[in-house]
Amino acid sequence: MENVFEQYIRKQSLFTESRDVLYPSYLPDSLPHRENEINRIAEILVTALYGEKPSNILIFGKTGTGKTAVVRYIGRELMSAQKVHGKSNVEYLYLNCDTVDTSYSVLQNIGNHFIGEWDKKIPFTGWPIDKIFNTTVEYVDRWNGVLIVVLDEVDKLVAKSGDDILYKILHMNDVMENSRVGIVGISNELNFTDLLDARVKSRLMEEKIIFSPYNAFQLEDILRERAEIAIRDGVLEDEVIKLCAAIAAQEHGDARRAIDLLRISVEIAERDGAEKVTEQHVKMAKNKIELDCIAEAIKTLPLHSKILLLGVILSEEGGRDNLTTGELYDIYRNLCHKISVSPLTHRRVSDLISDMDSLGLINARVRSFGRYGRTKVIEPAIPAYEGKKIILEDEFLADLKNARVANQKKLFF
DNA sequence: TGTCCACTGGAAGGGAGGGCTT
DNA sequence: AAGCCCTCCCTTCCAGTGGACA
Repeated sequence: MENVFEQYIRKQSLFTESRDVLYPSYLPDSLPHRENEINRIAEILVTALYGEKPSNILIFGKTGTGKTAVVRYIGRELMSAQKVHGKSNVEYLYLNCDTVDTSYSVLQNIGNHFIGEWDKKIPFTGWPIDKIFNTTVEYVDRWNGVLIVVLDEVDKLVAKSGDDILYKILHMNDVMENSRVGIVGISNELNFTDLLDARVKSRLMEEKIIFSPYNAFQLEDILRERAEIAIRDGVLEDEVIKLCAAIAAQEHGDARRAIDLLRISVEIAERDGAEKVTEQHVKMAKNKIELDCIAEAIKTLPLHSKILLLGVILSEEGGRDNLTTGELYDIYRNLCHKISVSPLTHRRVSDLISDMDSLGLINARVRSFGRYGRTKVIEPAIPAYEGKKIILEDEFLADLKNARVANQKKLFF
């Protein structure tokens, strides 16, 4: 009998060897339809090569409009220009505030980037803020150059930790003698500057650049360029790229989404043993992406949020509508009781509900019932069957497999 | 028009878990 | 070991609120 892998090895892949081009993390040599933005930013940052602090820049745009790609692209170009023309030290430090989301960790990352051979490494927690600030200033100043700090998703940082950190980075320039720091902030939210102190705002917004969403034609160009490199000739049916672009354009012109869609369509076709990628594969890919997103979001939820989400789903399965916070809390307490977990307080649960709302797992609208109070009305935003299945994969919750919620206000389990 | 319900969401603070300094 | 400081998760307290109802 032949080896089980033979049948797959024999078959020629639909991808070329450069499949990684179809991952959003890949940074291409050119970014179509972003030439203006690139030139604008380059024009501003070029002063760094002369050893002077460039203006701070704030970049706005929805997800998948190429903000991060452009900024990384500029970083690569800047560093290679510096090797040829640079009259002084230039460093380009990219931080994603999704993970680096406190004043402490931002300063820690900057400081440790310039750590000398004999210096003490700044620990990820433990030091008082002013100490970490002074240490970071010392390291950066000693290095003697122009630092450009890119704060991707800076709106998240500010929402979570306030604008103190931005003030601190700006303030570094007042206390350093040799080095300079410029900020490039990237935000999904246009109105995030409302959260900023007026002084911080004006200094941070010296330059403001808005990335508008790609339209379907632009997405097509992007996809075509990448498909040419990553997918073998003649594999894509004519309409495939158009459809991927159209779907992504509907979802506010998200290029990342378009690229994922194309790659997964080809993967599905390949697994099917098809010779060509068809519209049908794209539709299957669209479903798969949606489900994967949901599954990932649910799996990473904390235990109590999972219980709450299960409560929302069970409630809907039980045929109940207009589920309120108070009712959900009762259901939740019963579920907790069933698996011997002590329930959180009402207040905390209210926050967890809001969190899941912003994750898009549930819809929670504040609604007033007049005399009967004001509360959130909650419904699941995900398919019940799949959602439940994923939640019950958690071993702590296995005992809730048969839990039910009646459509009357009375509960039975 | 005022009342009152069932919350919402801000503020403050506790304490566990991480780390450093002395 | 004791004393700090940090973040994260959570509780406690409470002022504020939209709109049906009397």
